[in-house]
Amino acid sequence: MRRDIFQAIADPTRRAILVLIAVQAMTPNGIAEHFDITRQSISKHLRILSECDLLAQKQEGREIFYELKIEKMKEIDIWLDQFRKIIEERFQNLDQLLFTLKNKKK
Amino acid sequence: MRRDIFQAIADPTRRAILVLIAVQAMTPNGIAEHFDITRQSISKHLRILSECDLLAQKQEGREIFYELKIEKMKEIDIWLDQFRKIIEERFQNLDQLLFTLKNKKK
DNA sequence: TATTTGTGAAGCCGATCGGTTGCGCATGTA
DNA sequence: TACATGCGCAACCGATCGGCTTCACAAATA
Repeated sequence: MRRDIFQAIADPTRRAILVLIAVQAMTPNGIAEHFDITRQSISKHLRILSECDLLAQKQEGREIFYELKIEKMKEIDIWLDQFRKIIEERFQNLDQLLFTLKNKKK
Repeated sequence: MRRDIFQAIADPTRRAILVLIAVQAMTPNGIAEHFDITRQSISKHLRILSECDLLAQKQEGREIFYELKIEKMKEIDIWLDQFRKIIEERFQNLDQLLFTLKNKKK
């Protein structure tokens, strides 16, 4: 089963989990308190996020603390870059056009 | 069926379509040439993207040109902002810590 | 030691996904 | 008028999703 970060953030619950554990490491039970679904479902989401290599985990006794590897969010940012680039190019062209029009006017 | 932009970009084919029609408007047939799936599948993807209000379309005779409303990509960018903010805060705190350490040293 | 607590894994289930084929229909063209 | 083309829609299908319940097991606690 091939997973990627875009699939990871497709689910709204998973997005909310990511935001939670971006700030601080949390246990599955701790996370589950914020939602109306079972602890096991949360665990399943954490497993998916782990498979995307988005999580760091640290065991403390019988508790496991999960935290977002926040720098992984850059992958999305990088994907967005192509659109920013296109927007930028259009802006440049528009600028060029305005410049040309202005010169014609004179 | 509730759709959002995060679900829209979850599928790799859909992401590729978005990139294609970000540059210029294209017909379903034109888009389909770039993929190994049927024209109908492409249409299905376009429908999903439309439901997320990501597309502008223009009819020309029997052809329909689809184009990405590129500014809609900002929604993803805005979601990423929360993580940027957290990173920034950590950087500030680190800076503060280094400053404190430096003063103690003196 | 016996019990409680925190966790992951497995199996179930209805809903959805992402592809397919087979239409119907409007628009161009011979 | 007849035919070809471009398109959307509906039905089908196997795979996956995102919940759930049940279980096993290790760690903490009585």
